[in-house]
Amino acid sequence: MLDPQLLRNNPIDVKKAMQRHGSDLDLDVFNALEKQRKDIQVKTQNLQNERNKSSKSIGMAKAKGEDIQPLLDSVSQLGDDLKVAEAELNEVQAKLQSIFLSLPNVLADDVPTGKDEEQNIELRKWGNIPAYDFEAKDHVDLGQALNGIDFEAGAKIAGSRFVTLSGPLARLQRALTQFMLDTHVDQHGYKETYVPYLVNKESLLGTGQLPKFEEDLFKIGNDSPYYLIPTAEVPVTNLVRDEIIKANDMPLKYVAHTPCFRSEAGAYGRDVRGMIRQHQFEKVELVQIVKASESEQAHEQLTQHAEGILQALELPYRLMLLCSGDTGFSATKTYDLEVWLPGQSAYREISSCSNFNDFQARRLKARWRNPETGKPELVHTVNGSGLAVGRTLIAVMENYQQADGSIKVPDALKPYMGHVTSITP
RNA sequence: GGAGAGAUGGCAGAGCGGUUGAAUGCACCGGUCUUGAAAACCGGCAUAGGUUUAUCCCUAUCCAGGGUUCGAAUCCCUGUCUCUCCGCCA
Repeated sequence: MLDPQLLRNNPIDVKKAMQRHGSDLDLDVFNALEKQRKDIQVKTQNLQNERNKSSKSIGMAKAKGEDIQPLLDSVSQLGDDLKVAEAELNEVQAKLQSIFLSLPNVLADDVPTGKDEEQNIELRKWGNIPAYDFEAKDHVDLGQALNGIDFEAGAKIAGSRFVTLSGPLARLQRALTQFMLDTHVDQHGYKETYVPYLVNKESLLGTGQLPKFEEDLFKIGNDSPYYLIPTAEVPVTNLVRDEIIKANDMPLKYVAHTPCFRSEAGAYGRDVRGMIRQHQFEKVELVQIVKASESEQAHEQLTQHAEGILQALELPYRLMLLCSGDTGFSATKTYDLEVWLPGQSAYREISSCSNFNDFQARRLKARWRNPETGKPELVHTVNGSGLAVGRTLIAVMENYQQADGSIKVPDALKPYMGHVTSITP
């Protein structure tokens, strides 16, 4: 959520910023609501003040043993007026609140303006694209030949966009997960966390998936529903909801491995082949909770931590700076890591690292106490995939494939694979 | 699933329906003292919103939502969560 003061003081600038982020703000509606809010709020507070004073004087009169009946008569109308005013105020504030919740974050200055992923900017490339003296297969063909990936079974058990893994490929996914967790914990200083995979509405409001993007989520139950997490960002970032963090504990760095569930409602027909886009996938997520002055640096650092995994696995990738149209709702700036997939002869997203500034923190009421002022200040949140495990599995399979259809095990993963060096049919 | 207890400031913990935003202790900040530190003593110390140049002032908030009342941290109802005991269970 944006700072309401920013919106009140610089509505025109905010409107421009919203348009850059693919949203719009109806200033006439907003200004009208704001004026209403002020009028009704002042009126309500005056009535409350009157009631409080009266009640106090009744209390004092009673204590002195005076007759309070005349005082009671004089406030008889007050209660009704106050109720009406409070109801009006609630209504206006609810409308304003829904406007605030629907506005995206203001983008960082260095985010290029653009419509979609075509306008993203490549910042750097790493690794060499492998040259094959045979025709490179994609993970679907490789996996089926190895008898380790079964889309039919996934479809039978659950439906489309589900998959089953078995044997060494299932283990390879687990090895990747372990390797990523160990690296981030042992080398990058993150704290491993285990979190719920079902969350409540408040958590999703906090990180910004709700109220706008409900159709992307799987929902369970009706009266007080649970949602399956679309990313570990939701439960992990919500660790600090309604908390005031001690200065000494900052920054907080969390890593969590979770399954992620996405309805992919808007993705009919996209990536229907293979396990690029599934309703359920594994991901290792990095989350940092930092001071405002440190979030830009943390964002760069976290991105490098994600890159470190790709480098350790020797997978070629490139780093993209997302343009305004491709940057998500809550983010102020996002880097995508795209891994090379020989089966598609294309770079595909394997990690998305974002700085949210105080946007999520304001919704979450996540603060730290600044010893210099003694006051709580909003934290900044930064997160990124480190990495999407399912897609990393694909990338390893396709980049490490051999002419005979076998897959070499990357050196970094051998300790996690019982020192097997190759997966063969 | 059954029975009971509870939820109050950063933490711990008081609080007969009436000048209680809330005692007290700890923590924290400033000061006195000290060669320095500790101790002791003095003072300060919730969050959000409105008004304001600022101070002041006003409003709301004692888990959440309703209700009773002129007035609710305090009484009533509902929900959530925590703890204890019993049962069940990976």
